[in-house]
Amino acid sequence: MTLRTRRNSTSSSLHPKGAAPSIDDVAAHARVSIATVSRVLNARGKYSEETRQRVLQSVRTLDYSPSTAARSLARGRTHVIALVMPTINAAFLQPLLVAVVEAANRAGFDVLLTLRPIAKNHRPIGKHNVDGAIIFASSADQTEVRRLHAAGCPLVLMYDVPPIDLNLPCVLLENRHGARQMTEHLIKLGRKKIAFLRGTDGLEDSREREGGFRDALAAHGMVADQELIGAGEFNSDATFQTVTAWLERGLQFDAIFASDDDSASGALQALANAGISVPSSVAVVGFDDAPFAANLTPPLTTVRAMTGQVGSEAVRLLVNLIETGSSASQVRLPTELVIRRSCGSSL
Amino acid sequence: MTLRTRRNSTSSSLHPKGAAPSIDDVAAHARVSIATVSRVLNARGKYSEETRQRVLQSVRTLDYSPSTAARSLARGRTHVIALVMPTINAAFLQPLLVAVVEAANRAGFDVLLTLRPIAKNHRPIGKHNVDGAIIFASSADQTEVRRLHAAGCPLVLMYDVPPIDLNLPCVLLENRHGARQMTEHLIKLGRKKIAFLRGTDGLEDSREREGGFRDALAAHGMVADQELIGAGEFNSDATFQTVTAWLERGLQFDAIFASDDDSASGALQALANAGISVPSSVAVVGFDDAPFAANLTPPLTTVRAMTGQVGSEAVRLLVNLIETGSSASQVRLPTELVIRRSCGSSL
DNA sequence: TTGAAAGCGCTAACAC
DNA sequence: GTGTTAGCGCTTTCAA
Repeated sequence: MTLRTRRNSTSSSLHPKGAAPSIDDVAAHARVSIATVSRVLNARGKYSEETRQRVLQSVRTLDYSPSTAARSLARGRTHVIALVMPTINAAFLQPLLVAVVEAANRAGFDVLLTLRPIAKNHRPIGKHNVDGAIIFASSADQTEVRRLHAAGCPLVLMYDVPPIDLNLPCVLLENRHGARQMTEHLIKLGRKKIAFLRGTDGLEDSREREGGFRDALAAHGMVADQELIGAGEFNSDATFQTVTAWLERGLQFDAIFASDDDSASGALQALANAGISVPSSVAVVGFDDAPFAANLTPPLTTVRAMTGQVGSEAVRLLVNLIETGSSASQVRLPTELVIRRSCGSSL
Repeated sequence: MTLRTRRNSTSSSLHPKGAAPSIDDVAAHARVSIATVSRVLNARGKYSEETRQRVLQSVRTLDYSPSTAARSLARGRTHVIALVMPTINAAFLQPLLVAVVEAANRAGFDVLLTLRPIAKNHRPIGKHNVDGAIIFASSADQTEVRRLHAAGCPLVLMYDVPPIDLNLPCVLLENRHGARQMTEHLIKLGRKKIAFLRGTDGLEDSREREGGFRDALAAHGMVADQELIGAGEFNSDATFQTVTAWLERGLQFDAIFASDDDSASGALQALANAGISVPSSVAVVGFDDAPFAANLTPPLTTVRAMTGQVGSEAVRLLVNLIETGSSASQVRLPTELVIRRSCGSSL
């Protein structure tokens, strides 16, 4: 016979302000052991249907919900993944974030949002804190990635390749192909002098998109005019400056391929400012198909990047890694041209 | 004398794949008890400087980081707050989110991101899971808010007032004042027929902004034309439709006040589509000063809402509530006119 | 100033 | 099918 419950369940079941019911309360209320409550709640092991009903009923009446802390401690799993993002306002981050959270929730994981750079994270990402982490390109530095990986924390990269010696799963875009297609579309439309606005230095997306741009030119016997390869930084202010400067210097061009939609919007603005009409004088195209792209004036032709899928794929890879210990090493998501008005039709 | 450590610290300190060091390992390594390690790490109680150094050194060599699960369980606090957001793509959510996470981290809390609606949350927000929650207007329904509150979960609302009988702290904007000022600015500029694009039904922000708009008209002896009060839904597609319909019906107006910047962008597009020039024929203004507002064509005049501050205030209130059990009941953040080009200058 | 030990609320191995 | 119990890795009295 049970000598006594581990906790004074009389006072507990009274719910003295702030004391949430524990598994002991449920057990007492349902007149079973805590082991049985645990079994029912986790659908593990054996129990009679009648017991199940009683337990579930007690759970409902007490409005019991298990302590995740206790659960994590006992199971050695937190069912939380960290999402490490940069502190920037790029428009495509919102859909990405939504996709990650939804996919994670579907897979039974909560998402801890971490922003970098941060002075010092209150609680470092590490084993026993989260079950794994998804890292957005360049939001964590190599040192930290290595540390986490060395500590055995399952990691997945988004929009970036891992250091060659590291073999982390990552999800990427078909940047090169998309950029090449987009450039060829401009060429087909009759544009002869295409300017290019680079992305942020050091990012895989930047490299690959520029690569695709150059591929297309080369394939058509054109060469990139170095003067017309400008700073973009994935950011509208930077491109506004760049394009404005080009205009002031009197450079000639009939199209601008911006590395992302944010930069495209800055270019659009610089052009509008100078009274240059888009697309009749200059075509402008972007990359991503961010939420606002269709709302620009004129609506922006761009390369759709399936941002949401990047997020859900990352979650899939990570969950796989957590659950099975291994995972596909790289997935590349397709891109697709979205033709709107900013590129015009044939000249 | 200690009979034996609770765990085979020999194997532990070898870091057998995946076994993170525990407090026992640190204690063994530093030749002190786990109690002392705990004291040093939490800067609680007494210990000699020499002991402190030894412990800290062991922590470093073992790359130890405490298990949050164990800590939470022992302390009864998780140091995690939930952020409940809607699954929408409003542009101002991004800065809001960043602000919340940064403020929370500064205060020593991690942020669990929860999106609504969600089929069924894997782990319900509730006591012992998070220390409190910040709820974005309308992202959680009243039933859930009441349940959480009844369960003793500290709650703060953003952009919404609590049900009258509930007394939850909330952070709001000076919507009414801001909208009134904006409207008066349009009137001063000589606009006579000002259309209004409503926000989403049922939201406090919608009500208050419309209120401010009407206040201004009334103060100037003007009346709102019911035909020119249209659906906005805080969303560019809706306003695109609304404005397009107005145009097709031949309604006359010389200004549009959109309830937020997203809706303003839809209005801008509808106008551009119809070949109506902004601001010379129709002025367009918005609310929020979302990141893209300055990049629209023409740059959007709007009411700056200090979105980031809403987030950090919400965190401040919540942390206060968690720590002291009570908190200011309502804070209203000021707004400010941002005059750009979409409203034109005097007619 | 330090150590021993009793929880915190669960899960899971083992006994019945 | 159900109960007992030993942890999970911490914090925190209470002794020493």
